[in-house]
Amino acid sequence: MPLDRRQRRRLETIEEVLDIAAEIMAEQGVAGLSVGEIARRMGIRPPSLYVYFPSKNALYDALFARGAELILAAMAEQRSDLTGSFEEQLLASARAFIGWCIEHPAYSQLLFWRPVPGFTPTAEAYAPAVRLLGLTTAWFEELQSDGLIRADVAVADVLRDWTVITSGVISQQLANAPDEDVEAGRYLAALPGLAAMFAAHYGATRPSARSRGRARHADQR
Amino acid sequence: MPLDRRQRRRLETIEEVLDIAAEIMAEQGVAGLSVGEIARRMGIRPPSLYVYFPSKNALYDALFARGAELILAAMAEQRSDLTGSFEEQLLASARAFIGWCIEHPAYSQLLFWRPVPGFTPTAEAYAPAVRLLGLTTAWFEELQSDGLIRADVAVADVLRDWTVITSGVISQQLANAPDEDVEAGRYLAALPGLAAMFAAHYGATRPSARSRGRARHADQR
DNA sequence: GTCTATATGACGATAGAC
DNA sequence: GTCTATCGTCATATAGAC
Repeated sequence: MPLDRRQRRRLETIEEVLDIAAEIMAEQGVAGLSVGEIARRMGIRPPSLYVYFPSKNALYDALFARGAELILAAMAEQRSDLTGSFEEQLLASARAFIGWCIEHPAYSQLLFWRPVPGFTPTAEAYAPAVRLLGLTTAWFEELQSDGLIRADVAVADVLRDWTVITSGVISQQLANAPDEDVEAGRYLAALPGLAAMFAAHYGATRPSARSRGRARHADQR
Repeated sequence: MPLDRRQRRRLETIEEVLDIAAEIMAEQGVAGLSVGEIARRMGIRPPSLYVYFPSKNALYDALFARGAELILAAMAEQRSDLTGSFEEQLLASARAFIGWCIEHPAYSQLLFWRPVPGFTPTAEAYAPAVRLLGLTTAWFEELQSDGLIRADVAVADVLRDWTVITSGVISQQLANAPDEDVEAGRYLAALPGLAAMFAAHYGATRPSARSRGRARHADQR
């Protein structure tokens, strides 16, 4: 069923509200978002916004969903390009992820910390994040089948440890040097060393017995 | 110069304000702290608090200083007890640190994230955090002198990588499972594996040439 | 010196007129 | 769908009681 003019217009307004809200969050921080400021920048009165969002938390929820979709899209796009050793793939993937977070610090705070008292994302808003976790799990499972990850470790543990490391880089970078860009990022600079350490620990040194014959170049050093 | 009755009474009141403020932060989150709520629980009017703190941010600053002092004290206390291999010392130290953070999530948010728009800690409030970093640096330097850390790596890099890992555990634990205690903490459970990985990468396998003859039991496996 | 009384302007949110 | 009017709460400021 096609959307009529009114529905389309409504969706456009909602997008505009979210654009401006994201802009304010980027300037003032997640908790600095104010309904009045959104209305001011849109040239309308605050109560008019309640036609589109029943509460400020509903607005945060929509922003959470949007951020999760954006990062899911960014990661899904480069997933197919991942080649090379375990270490190379880890590094490329984490660089994309952390790079996005550094470029979108406000979204990152909303997605990965809990800065708004009383706000918890709904299941719908969380869905893209779950899909991203699923994608990453599938990727690690494939790496193990291909013999790039040791066969004697649980994928869930490898994934948990890797997310700890990436979220540590993000957390340190955003908290201690929020104004550094991707090139300057002093904690992002730790990533190659950490990826090497991680690959040395969890990477397989030869194709495993379960390899399906399409293993990429494993780190054989 | 001893404090007279008035000054002592004033300091007691300030301590009471901070106690209650920390209590509210623990219940409502960092951003959920309200001056009015503090006054309500103390049985006074909000403006009275401005005798002790010139602004809400000054209050956050005092809380930041207090949290930093608390964690510095917790870490300094157990530092002298650290013995054993590099891996064992890493694990014991990080467990103490992360355990404190899990038990004091509100202080941790204030100390390690940036949840309050417009608030940046003053240099005085930051001082204990700097001292803690200094303590940890000295500890790592000692470990290197004792031959437990490879002689060919910079202590600053080892320290940066280790803080990335510990802050990753804290970040994941507080964001994804804030209600789990220290025993249940599913991300804290990743710590032994991560410490083993880290020690295998940066730990020395034999006492270095620079050992001062008081090396502890190095991991010789 | 310490607190109260009172006021200001911003906030999130609601009701109802048009 | 947007407005005005309004509510209660918030941080904050000032004046003055005791």
